[in-house]
Amino acid sequence: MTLEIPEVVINRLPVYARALAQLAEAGETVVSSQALGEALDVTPAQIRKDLSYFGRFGKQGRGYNVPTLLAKLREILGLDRRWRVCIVGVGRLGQAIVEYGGFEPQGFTIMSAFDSDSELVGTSIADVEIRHVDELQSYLAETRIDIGIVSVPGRVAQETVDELVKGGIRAILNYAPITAHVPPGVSIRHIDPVLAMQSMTFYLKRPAGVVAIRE
Amino acid sequence: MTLEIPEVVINRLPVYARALAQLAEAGETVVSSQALGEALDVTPAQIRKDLSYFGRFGKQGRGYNVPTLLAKLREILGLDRRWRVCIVGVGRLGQAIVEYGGFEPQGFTIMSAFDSDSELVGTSIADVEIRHVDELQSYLAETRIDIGIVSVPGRVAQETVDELVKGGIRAILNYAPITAHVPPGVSIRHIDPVLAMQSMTFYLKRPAGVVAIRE
DNA sequence: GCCTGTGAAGGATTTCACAGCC
DNA sequence: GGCTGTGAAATCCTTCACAGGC
Repeated sequence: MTLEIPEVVINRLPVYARALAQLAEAGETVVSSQALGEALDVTPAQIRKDLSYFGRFGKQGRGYNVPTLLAKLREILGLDRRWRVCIVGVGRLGQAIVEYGGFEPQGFTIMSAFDSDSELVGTSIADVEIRHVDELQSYLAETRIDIGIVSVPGRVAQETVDELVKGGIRAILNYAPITAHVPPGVSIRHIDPVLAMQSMTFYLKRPAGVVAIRE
Repeated sequence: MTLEIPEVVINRLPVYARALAQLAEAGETVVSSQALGEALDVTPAQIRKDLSYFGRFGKQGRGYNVPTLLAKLREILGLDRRWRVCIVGVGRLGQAIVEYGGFEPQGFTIMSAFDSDSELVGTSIADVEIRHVDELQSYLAETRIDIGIVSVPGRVAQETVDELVKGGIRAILNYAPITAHVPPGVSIRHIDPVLAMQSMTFYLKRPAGVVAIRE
């Protein structure tokens, strides 16, 4: 019996893991799908179904053991080890990403940065050395990197993605304002705060609480 | 005949608009759903169906007029005017958001910033004056603000969201690493690059190209 | 001949509801 | 009594396929 796990399910697991980590920190030892669902605005059935793709982690009548379930999720997601990241594009945005300290404590280490501006090459940001993009292939050939972050201007973002893929990278976080393409077997996630805002203005235009209606 | 427009559709419209803007910039005047779909990794039928919720914008045998469709989408999304934004939390992340120049050219003006650190209050970042969060309610009462950005530590993020909602804000962009709750009629979008990475590591664990399988 | 707009079909995801167990 | 795990039902979303118009 072979079943594929829907991508939507995979995308929710980190959200569950984050909430469980917060519960663990607060000293909670058990949680029901009901309680977790309320914290996350998700139905309890959704949580149970999602988890059931991977095994049976709960106890009837009790709920889930927080540290155990968290450890399980971390293992499933591959968060029980460190991942090595490089970033291409160290303009204003790229610098902010490197300086943003949020990746390191979650197991993602920014190993190196690349830019095409030779003024920047040789300097460092937050202890990360900046290299020239021309060296990207040779660098990737000799250094294991798992994930690439793209923060170059949109105009050169697709070719940057292509370079990373060519160098063997199979996971890319794209901050550039384009829909970049990757071949099968490579994951990509797009982060664009402007798009997020633009989908909210649709609802802002309408009176509060009224959902889009058309006659 | 009344029909609701699915939120997934609304979320794709800004992506279409962005691509159309790029086509317009490149001087293209017409585009088919086929061509647009290839650029965006979306099926042509999806694009046509999405647009059909709002009207009939294409010409059979030709496709869509790029500037016209772009203008239509901008109107539908409310991007044909400027929106006023405030940000709460001006730590490292908040500063980067204010200094990031990507919102202004898209019609989003950061009018003001708030923080609880009195060291910061009174100073400015990129011409945006920083005020004390205690003044948030009175400020919102006298100044029209449409969208709030939350970039405070996770621990105080929900209360910050509550404050914004109390002040009448109906659209919130949340950068804090929690799932924040809002009442009906208020939109919220969560941006968390760590979650995006964590969903990719699931696939990294497995051999390239092979999707999750379970016996 | 090409391409849109759209009902209808198909597929995917979510929710229900309950047996089973603590 | 409370809560999980899960088939079945319901809902939601995507894709098909073709009539109609350029």
